Amino acid sequence: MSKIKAINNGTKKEAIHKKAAELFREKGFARSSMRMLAETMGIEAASLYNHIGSKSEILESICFKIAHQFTLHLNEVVSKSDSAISKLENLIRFHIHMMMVSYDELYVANHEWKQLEEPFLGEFSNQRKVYERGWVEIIQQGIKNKEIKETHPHVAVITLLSAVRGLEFWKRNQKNISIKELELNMTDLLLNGLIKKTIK
Amino acid sequence: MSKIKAINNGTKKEAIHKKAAELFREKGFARSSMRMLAETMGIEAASLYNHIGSKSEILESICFKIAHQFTLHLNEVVSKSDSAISKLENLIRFHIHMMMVSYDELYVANHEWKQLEEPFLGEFSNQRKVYERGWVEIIQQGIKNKEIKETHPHVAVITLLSAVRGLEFWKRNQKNISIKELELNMTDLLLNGLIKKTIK
DNA sequence: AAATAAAACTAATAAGCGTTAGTTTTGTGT
DNA sequence: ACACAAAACTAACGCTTATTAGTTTTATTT
Repeated sequence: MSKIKAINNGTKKEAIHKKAAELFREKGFARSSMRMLAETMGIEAASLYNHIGSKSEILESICFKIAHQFTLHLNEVVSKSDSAISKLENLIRFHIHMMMVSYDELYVANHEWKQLEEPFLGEFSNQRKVYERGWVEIIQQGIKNKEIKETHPHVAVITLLSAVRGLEFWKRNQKNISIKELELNMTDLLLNGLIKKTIK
Repeated sequence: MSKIKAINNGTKKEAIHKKAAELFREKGFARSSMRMLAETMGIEAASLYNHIGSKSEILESICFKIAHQFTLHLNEVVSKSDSAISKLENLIRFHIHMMMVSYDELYVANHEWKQLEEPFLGEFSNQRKVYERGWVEIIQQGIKNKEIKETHPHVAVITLLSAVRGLEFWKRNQKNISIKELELNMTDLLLNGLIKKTIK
């Protein structure tokens, strides 16, 4: 029956993608072989091809699934009528959230997207640029509204995006710090800075 | 004569390392072949081995040369009797400086160090941890001195270090912004935050 | 001009890669 | 019990990889 087939294919394929994300994060895409991946699934390498198309197809799926989620969330945030600062806070919190629930996939998308082949490389790179531009526009809006200090929007965006990418290390080292604490510390640090303000 | 030989070997070896850093940054270590590297040098792949020991030896040299420079500078900063804030500023500026003068090598060290083999992988990872601990201690000192707000030192360090790593993008995109401007924007952003303070 | 050593070359090796073809096992619906 | 299809298997393919061995060219010193 075709229905059952579809369901089985789907779940098995997803299981492979999940394991692949783990493997790619650990070893890197280029150093992960289909034989390694097969071993973690308990089957032979050739058997993988009953479920997936190719090695690069897996990377494509991982990268674009992540990109899609961030793009969706950005559009949602942009369409709201919040202040620029609360929009940024919303975005930062979403990055933290994603790092919690899709660590492997997000890590792989961040580190291995350069190994995509055309036309996927160009498409992904473009989506990234569009995403960054969304952040830039929010900051520009915030500067206009006098919420945000006069600063170079691009530098600010790069700084913020890079900072949230650093959450990888937190996950890696498994520090004894809760998510709530992490969110509070990081957003405060980025929005208010490190220096202690003397109360006037 | 042995003297001339040493000099020639040295410079040629360095030239190979330089080209390798460029190639590894562009393509990634795993996707860079010795044949590609040889082609950029205008010789055959096998001829490289008259000057270098192995492919991984090149990666090791690049990574540890960078790590050594950061470690040296940290020790220098720590031994000074400046305030915690100016120590941090000093460190941040050094990262910016390094990104300018050793872009390829720094990029490779940041992105490809995981492809080192033991025992180099462990050694590098350890040096990284020691470096991070240095930052943490400065921040702890700053909190004690009431220079820095009460915050989780590890989160702060991760945020700062990740942010300066984001300078890669600046170099990559070659935005029309000067180094001076960049340094000012970024240090201000990290130390004072994004939010405009109302003057009381 | 002869000697010497550095550095290039050609050719080959063994290992690992992603992937395909063809075949057999496994499990479910009739 | 039979049929059918999903999903495993074995075996092999062509290709690329880093690296080595052995040889020849190039350039410098005596």
